[in-house]
Amino acid sequence: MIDVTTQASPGSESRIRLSRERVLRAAVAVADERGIESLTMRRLAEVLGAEAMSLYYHVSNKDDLLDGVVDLVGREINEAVADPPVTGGGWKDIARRRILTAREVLLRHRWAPAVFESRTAASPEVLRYLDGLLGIMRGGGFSSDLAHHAMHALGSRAFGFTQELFTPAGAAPPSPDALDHMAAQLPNLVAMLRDISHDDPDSTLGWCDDQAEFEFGLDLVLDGLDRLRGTR
Amino acid sequence: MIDVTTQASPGSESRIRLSRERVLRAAVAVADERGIESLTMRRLAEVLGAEAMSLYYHVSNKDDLLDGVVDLVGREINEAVADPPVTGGGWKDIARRRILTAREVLLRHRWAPAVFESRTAASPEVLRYLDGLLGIMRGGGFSSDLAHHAMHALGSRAFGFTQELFTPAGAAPPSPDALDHMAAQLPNLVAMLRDISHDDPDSTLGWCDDQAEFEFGLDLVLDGLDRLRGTR
DNA sequence: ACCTGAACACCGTTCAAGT
DNA sequence: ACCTGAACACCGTTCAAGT
Repeated sequence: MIDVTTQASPGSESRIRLSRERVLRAAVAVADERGIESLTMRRLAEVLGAEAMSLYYHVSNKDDLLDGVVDLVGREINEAVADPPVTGGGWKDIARRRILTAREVLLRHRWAPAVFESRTAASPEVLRYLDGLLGIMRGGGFSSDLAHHAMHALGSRAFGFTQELFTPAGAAPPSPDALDHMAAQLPNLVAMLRDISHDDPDSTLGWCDDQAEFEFGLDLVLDGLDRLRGTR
Repeated sequence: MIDVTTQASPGSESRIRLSRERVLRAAVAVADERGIESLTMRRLAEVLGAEAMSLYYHVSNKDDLLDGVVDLVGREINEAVADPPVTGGGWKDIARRRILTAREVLLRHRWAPAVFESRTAASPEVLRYLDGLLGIMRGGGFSSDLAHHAMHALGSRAFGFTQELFTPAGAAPPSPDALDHMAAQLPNLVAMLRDISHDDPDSTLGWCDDQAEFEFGLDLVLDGLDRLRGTR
């Protein structure tokens, strides 16, 4: 299952040496396969064929482990973004493609956005990614001031994710019966859902297309920034 | 300290009865005063002058507790938003003021955004808030389709918060010396910071104004939506 | 230099028992 | 109906000790 699991068989003499890199890679693998809540020092050690206490020789504590994990994912983003070097198009197209590439990486690590947000220390790889984005804006003629605002306005969207707040991913919309029941307290929400299912009957299964919604919001912000670019 | 702490003095006979409402209010108070990481079942019980196990009669588990806490904060937002009823101005002004009011509430509960994001169940109060926002858009002539996209595009910004990603709140910018050191790896970031501190020397202490940046991003999105309103 | 065992101070939660 | 004590299966982390 986990390729990092290469642990010593019960009776074997030597096991692979630990290292910070190996610990961090195993942590990503554990989070990918069993979810972030399964990423405990004890389980991580188990996967590595070691004792929990051994990890503390390579990371100073769990916070440091998570900092390292974020940096590793940041590196993966930077590699993906550098792979086929982005060329052609204006700043907006370049930024757009870069952000959607970052998104692809984060979709492979669905737990990562929450961990990104929990960190307070700045990951060098993440800074490198943001520096690149800033370079794209500078190339597009942004002033430092506007570029600064732009980074804040993008927020986590710069990495390809936003917090979905009222739609458990892939949820089915309420049934007509349920809608009738909700109509009194949530008239506008119900009216909207009715309209949408009327216009597009197919939407009855998982009516929110996360990718499309992400791109809609991203374009809204990028277009807005592009317009301001001329004026400040 | 905590007004909900009204616990029985050591030898007293009767203590105030617990209730779901009282448990939830105490949970908010604990999170406000000691941080969300201090909100454990055991400590919450202590603050209420009860045993941890007693809480389970009023909430089914910690997840349910947090769901309740989100709903309580949602109620506080709805009350703040309803207080001086919003009148006058176009949909954009009304939505803007409402969102900034929600933001004020969340600034009183700095731990709340993270808890909001961790929840998967839909809080009735949160849904009520979103329904209101939807009503404002409908009043502004939004189609159901555009209103749907708009809610996704706003995301957590609808509640008055966004994830800050590269600025630990209130952090001082790097010193000129530190900038020199970073320049090789992060040229664009360093150039931007130098420009900003040159234009505005005062910015040397905490150069990111969270409120201003929030409003910048909010206006960018609201303006973009307003423009689309005419066309779809 | 690298890894470990035993131990500590915490968690959330169950279950049977008290009033 | 409401609350509790003892107990279980976990956490992250320390410290002194092994190789």
